[in-house]
Amino acid sequence: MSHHLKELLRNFGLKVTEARLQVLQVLINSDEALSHSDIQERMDDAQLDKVTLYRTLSAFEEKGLAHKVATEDLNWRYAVHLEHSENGEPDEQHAHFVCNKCDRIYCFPVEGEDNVVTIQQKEGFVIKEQEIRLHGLCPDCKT
Amino acid sequence: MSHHLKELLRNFGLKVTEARLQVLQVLINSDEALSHSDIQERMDDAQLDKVTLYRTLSAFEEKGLAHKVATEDLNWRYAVHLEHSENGEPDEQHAHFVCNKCDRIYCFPVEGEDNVVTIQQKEGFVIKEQEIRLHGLCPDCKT
DNA sequence: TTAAGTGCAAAATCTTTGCAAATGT
DNA sequence: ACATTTGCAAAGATTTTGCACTTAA
Repeated sequence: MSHHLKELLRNFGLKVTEARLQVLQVLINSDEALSHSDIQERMDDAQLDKVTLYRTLSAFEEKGLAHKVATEDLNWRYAVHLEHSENGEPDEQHAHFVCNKCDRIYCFPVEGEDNVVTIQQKEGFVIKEQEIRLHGLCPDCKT
Repeated sequence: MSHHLKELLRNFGLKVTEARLQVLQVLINSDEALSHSDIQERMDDAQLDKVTLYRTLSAFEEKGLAHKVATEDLNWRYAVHLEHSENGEPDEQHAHFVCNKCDRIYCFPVEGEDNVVTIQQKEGFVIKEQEIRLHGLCPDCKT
């Protein structure tokens, strides 16, 4: 399994290092996008220097291993997108659920053409990607 | 017209001050959501202290005169939403266009029920609001 | 061996807080 | 006159940069 992670890093043109393995592990174990501090908290054993974490995350992002989303609390949250492995292209449509209370982000499945929004086209704008953001309460916060 | 602005501030329970009139003027004149620094740039004549600007924007936001959106460059952008004046409730659906190049945000019209996205409901999540984000190139950047 | 990644300290940003002076009602 | 708002300075928080040391290929 650590084997799997190493291969993944190599596939994205990243050198295999301890720091990257650990951060990748944390990201993969999570079903939600994680902020810088979320990740730090989940590495309580082998603490990384925060600068290294910043750089690790940018490296993931540049190579397309992870993507980042800006949240309502003005922090980047990172999530790995393994489906991108093939061509390096991002999906054309994302759906993210943002919890109003705890600010966590979850990726939601968007399946089928029916879900494409038909916004009135505005003259002069080139639309490349649609992102749907759902705001509300996540299971942990809804009670 | 300055008359109009004063009335607007009062309607939202805000004292009328020079700083607020100016910031409101700038926001209203714009068809896109503006960041803190965007606003500063557009007030080159009568410069406000930046702390005052922060506080002015929070005041607008708290009272519901403006709403803020987190952008891909990790800055808040503010826009006035005059339609909200009536009940203070935000719209249930927003559409924002985010330019990939210059990070500007434009509000897009969403008209009619047809445009509501039908995402597969996930167990345990309470969805309160849908926001649609379109990413691409704005007229200024598309060439 | 050699280019890339890491950690520390320090700089640069960005945002918030405290408080005295100024302003609006 | 009194509560709010403003501006300045200074504190906090977050992110980036520089550079010597270490590590992966």
